Amino acid sequence: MPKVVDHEARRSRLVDAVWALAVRDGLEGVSLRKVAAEAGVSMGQVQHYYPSMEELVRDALRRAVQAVDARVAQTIGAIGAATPEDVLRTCLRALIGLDAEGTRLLRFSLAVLGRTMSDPEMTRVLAPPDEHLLSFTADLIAAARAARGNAGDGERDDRMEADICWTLATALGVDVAVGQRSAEGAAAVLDHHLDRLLGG
Amino acid sequence: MPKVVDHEARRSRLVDAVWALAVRDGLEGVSLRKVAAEAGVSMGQVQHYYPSMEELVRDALRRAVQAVDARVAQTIGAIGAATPEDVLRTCLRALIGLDAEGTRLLRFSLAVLGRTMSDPEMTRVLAPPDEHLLSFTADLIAAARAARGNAGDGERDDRMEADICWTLATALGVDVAVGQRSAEGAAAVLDHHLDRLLGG
DNA sequence: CCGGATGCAATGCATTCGCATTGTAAAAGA
DNA sequence: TCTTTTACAATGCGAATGCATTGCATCCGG
Repeated sequence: MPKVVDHEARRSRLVDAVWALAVRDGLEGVSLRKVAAEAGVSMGQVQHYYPSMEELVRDALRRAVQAVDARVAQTIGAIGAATPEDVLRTCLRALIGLDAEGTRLLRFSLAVLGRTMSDPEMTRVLAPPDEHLLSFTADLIAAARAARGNAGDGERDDRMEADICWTLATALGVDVAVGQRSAEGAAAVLDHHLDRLLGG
Repeated sequence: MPKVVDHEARRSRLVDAVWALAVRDGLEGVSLRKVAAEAGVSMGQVQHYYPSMEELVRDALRRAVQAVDARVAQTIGAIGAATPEDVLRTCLRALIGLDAEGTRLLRFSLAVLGRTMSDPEMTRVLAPPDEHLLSFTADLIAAARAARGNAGDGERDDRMEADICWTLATALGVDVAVGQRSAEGAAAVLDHHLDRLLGG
């Protein structure tokens, strides 16, 4: 059998290099040679793990989305016991309060989106909030409204409000990531929306 | 003096070619030679009007944003006399009801944004709604609320709601442009938001 | 201990790129 | 008519790219 190495570590390292290069020079500045140099390995190794440039970028995107999701999930998990409204606010704020690394990942995802909009297989990775998350959020909204003594307008209503919340929060997060909005300003906008949504 | 030609027509034609190529093959597939071929002219002409690739893309972006704005403005101007609520709905819907050409332009703008997020001079073109538009929208919201018999919560409130409206509408428009949302679905979301905003 | 499978390094190759350079045809003043 | 300026057209060049190929070192089952 062959030499035994940590394949996961190798791939992770290469993908890290892709992220760094893409954020620094733009996605156009990512080449096999530069990735190899940035990761401090030979170009042969890059080719060994990723037979083509496309697969390298594809995996880099997969891992970036995954990492962002993990950060959001971690933020949510760290709340513990709290009111539904607190949970809701924290969930949505997670997207606009990303740290430097999270911002890098979001920027990278944006760059890939811009490059491969015509590729349906790629855009599937950048899918909008899934059914599960929307239902979860809708329940939060209903509970938070109830806690404030406001009656909701039904399940369909809550689901659509949840959709609006995530769409807005994502857009605000993107604005922050590209520097067109301050984190504080985005948070204020989000808070305002939630205040009105939950009944003032 | 020299040969007399329609410079504007030349540039417009070249920029059109850039849009077509970028939407078809992605921004990475845009090269001086391909632009020349797509426009049906020689490569020398491209160089004559745009000394570098960067300037070509920059002008293409400028014109794309300008064209999208013009379409929105045209939609707004075509309303004529109507209730403030109608005007408001029409304005915001303009972003998600773009025709095929408008969608192409929006896609192109997205691609450029993804490529040059680190370039502040480029991102300035893709600026969020300006002060004037926000004030105009805030007034519309206040008027529409009044027409429904609801009192607003003050000017600051209206401005922030206007901000939210444009942010949401833009995000929905992007979702539609990249194919992650149907135009009807986006319109329904927007209508729902406006219904709740203006008081139900 | 050894043969084959594996992980990688190095290099070569055809293509494509942006841009510079050079040449030329046309048209408005002189 | 001659000159000068403009608007291209054509070609060339060095650099960079993705990918294929080749060679070698390593390590484990037999």
